[in-house]
Amino acid sequence: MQPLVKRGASGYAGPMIRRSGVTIEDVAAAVGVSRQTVSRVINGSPNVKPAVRERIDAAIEALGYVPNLSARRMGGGRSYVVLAINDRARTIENWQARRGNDYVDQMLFGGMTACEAQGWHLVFELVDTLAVPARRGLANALASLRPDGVILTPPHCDNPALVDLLAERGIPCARIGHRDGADTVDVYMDETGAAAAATRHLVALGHRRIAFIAGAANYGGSALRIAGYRAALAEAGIAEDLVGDGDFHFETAERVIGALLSGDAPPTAVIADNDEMAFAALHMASARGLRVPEDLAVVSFEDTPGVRFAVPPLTAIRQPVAEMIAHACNRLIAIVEGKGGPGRHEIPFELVCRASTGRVGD
Amino acid sequence: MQPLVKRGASGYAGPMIRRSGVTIEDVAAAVGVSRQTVSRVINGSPNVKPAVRERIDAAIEALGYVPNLSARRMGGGRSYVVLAINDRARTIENWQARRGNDYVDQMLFGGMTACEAQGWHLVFELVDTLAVPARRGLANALASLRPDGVILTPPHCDNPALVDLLAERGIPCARIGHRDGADTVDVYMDETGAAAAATRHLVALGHRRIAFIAGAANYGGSALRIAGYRAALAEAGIAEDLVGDGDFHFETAERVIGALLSGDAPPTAVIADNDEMAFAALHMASARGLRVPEDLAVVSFEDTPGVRFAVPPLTAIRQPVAEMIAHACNRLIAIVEGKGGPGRHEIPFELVCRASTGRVGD
DNA sequence: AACAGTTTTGTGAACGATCACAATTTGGTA
DNA sequence: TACCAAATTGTGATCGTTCACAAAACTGTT
Repeated sequence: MQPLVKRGASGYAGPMIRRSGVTIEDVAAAVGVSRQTVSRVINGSPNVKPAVRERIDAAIEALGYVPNLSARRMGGGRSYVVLAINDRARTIENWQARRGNDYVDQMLFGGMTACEAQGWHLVFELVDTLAVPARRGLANALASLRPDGVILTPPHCDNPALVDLLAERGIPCARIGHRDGADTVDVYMDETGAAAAATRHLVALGHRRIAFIAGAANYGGSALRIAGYRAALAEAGIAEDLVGDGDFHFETAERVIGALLSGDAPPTAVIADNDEMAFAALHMASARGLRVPEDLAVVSFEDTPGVRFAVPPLTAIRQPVAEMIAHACNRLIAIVEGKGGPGRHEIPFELVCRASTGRVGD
Repeated sequence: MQPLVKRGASGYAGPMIRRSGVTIEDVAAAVGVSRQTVSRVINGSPNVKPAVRERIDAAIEALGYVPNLSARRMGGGRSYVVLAINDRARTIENWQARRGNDYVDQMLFGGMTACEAQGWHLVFELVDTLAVPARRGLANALASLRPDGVILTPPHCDNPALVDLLAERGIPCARIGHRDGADTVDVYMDETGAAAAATRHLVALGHRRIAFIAGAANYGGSALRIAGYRAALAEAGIAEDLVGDGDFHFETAERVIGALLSGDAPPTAVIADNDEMAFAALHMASARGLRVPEDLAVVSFEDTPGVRFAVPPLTAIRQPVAEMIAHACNRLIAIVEGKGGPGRHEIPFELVCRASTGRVGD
């Protein structure tokens, strides 16, 4: 193989180690056109003769040319980077508690797949929660990476300091779990409808005393879900609701569920606001000698991988995180390319029925 | 707020929209030094007068200057990017099977934390498995992103085409789960020792008939674990081993474990090569009316978040994925900075004892 | 055949940093 | 005080691409 050497443009006479691989100039030289014409082909400009375009495409293929992202950025064009912001404190906390983070896995899968399909890249960054450090952290990431679009996940999606900063800089922004859509791309799922669907599923199975274990009073999603749960109860003519206050964690949920089961009229079914609390329901049932689903049916919100292997496997509302992130990436890329703007996008949820509510199988 | 305008260096007279925020020139102008002196401060060059350095640091802080990564790369310096390669087929398969991927979550956490602590960035890319597309995919990613270091995860870590490509380009490379260390940074855990520890734990609890459900015959890790399991059995004077051939999945594992339990001398303990197969053991025990851990003890290899919530919670060998990736990032960054080179690094595993082997609690 | 308008192609400047090298300042010694 | 070496600072070139603008090559119409 021939060594990668190249002469500089200046008077410098010696051989120069080429710092990188094939450049746009190499392609241009191979075809006998200017670099700008090659650039036009790469960027899909319409004003290139078909015959020339073909020869350039062939040369790109033959030489294995791939544009240098940094140079493209420097040239004043796009960065072809979508930046996804996660909360630092929450990420580290989850980690230290060995709680895992299926959300991140789904983000990576959904976002990366969507971005790479269009030749883009997804980069993650951790940013602190509090307003001032958050703004600072995002500003640093923007300065350093110069992304063309930014995805804000909870809780950052509700932080006006970040949304404003992006608006000032003119960087399109997508918010996951936010449902406004005035100035940003808001991608969310129908929390209310999902809770209603879970409730209706239990009603259809004959349950009348259905409890809902909420994750957090101040978490918007929980409130919407409670509303859906209540609406479905009302629909079925069930007057009494049974809402327990949890905190998304196992221990509290165990206590709350235990209290409900010890009450005057214990529930025959429980909807938990996330998987960890649903597992608490299984443990509690086991501790009280209750059979699942015969004595207590359990439905969860989240559907992390482990619920398939619970004894019994859990019926759950699947949060379409990967789909939401993929959609957000696609919308952001479209905006950068001049098609489309801000808006609301509801991604469908899925009620996955498994044995914990009576259906056998899966 | 004053509009971000700037004049070009040429004869162009009109105001120019500044494409980005604060630049190194702004800092230099504010302090009254040249851009190169500011660059020296940013990059920790020793030859800057302390007084000047202080004034520059203050200006950087005051202006909120953060270097533009693309420009740094173009300047001929580093990219400050570590690229982590994952297998595309495996990632998509895991996704479609709704199997989740705690590995990715751990990579992201461990790698990002390590990188950002040193002002670096971690970028993920999916690359196909087969040798030719894999080389091509990596070459594209290298051309596009120009990372300063690359992390190969299984199965790419064992692909010589990729290792060679990186060697040709002079890009330092870390391999996770590989244990050679001659030319690359190899970071792995002691699979043999972990399997031995799991086995000894069961022996200490009085078990003599201990089965090992292997994941895959052609997977290097499984072979090492079987060796550790056998060594620990020999150590305890147990002649007969019980190795079942699984495929890391639930259904096969159920069948294999069922066959072992129906044998002449059924095991009283099972070590599964991953969590999914350990869950199969739990299900099988439940189906046969066996109590865990009294009639059948279960140990798993992997320790994904869900195992804490199994009934009963699973004792498991925790794979230190986050720590391995963090270590890989740190070693790669060190190499780029001229300190250190290739080598082997064993990251300690952990045996997390939970109720599935008899210990109460957790 | 000449013209105007459109399509296609090419050229120099710019992006924001680092590198290589040159110029200047500083400090110690004769 | 003068001089040399070391420490500190500055200048022009460069990386690979796109932008803005100019030039050239095609159209179709008169």
